[in-house]
Amino acid sequence: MNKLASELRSASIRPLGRAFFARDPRCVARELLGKVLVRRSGRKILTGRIVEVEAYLDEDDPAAHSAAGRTSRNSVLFGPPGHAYVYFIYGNHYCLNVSCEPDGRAGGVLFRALEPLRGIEEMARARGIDVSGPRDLTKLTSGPGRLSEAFGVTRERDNGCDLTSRRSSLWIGADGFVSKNVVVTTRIGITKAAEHPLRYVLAGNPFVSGRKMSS
DNA sequence: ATATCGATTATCT
DNA sequence: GATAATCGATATG
Repeated sequence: MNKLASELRSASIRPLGRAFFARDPRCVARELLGKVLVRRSGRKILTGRIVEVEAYLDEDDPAAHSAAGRTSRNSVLFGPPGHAYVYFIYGNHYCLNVSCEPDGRAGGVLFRALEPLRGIEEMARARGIDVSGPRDLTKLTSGPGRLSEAFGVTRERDNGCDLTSRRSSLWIGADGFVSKNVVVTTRIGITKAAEHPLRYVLAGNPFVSGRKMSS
């Protein structure tokens, strides 16, 4: 795999438009599977295929950060679609979401796992993982905190970033990959409204986190 | 293989 | 003062 091939492949990733995100987060979540998250900082480019996401709804979803109304933390969710909502959790981890639905509605999608595509050495460095020996890449980007660390996502750097623009340091695109085997399960790690089927995964993909089937 | 637990802090009650 | 959309380490079957 030479450098030119990588350059050409990244050039063929097309950003998703604003309209893609201006919809019900359940539709956005399902269709985000198979798309590509791109981090560009200077000449370095990281990419990963989205293999696991969760939808958080504007209404009737006590698990959503927007459930109690707009605050300074969650205000991006209430703004225009296609922007990064990044929050800090458990004193340790950042989690990346994209705002959905038109301005004023607070649906969102949480990125839970990626399949690393390009920039694996850089991701491993960011994660503090040795990837020189026998390669187990599953700990690189399988989990919301892990993928954020691998891509250098922080609230300070990325909250509010426009994910629909190729000029952004962080954006989402399509490369022609067609996802198969989409499975819906209950969401992970929440205590409220835990029974709703709002987690979307590419079944069988080794980079999906946690358990893989609905109960 | 699953279970439990500590880390560490922004945010909200 | 309690909790949290998590992770990694350690303990136990």
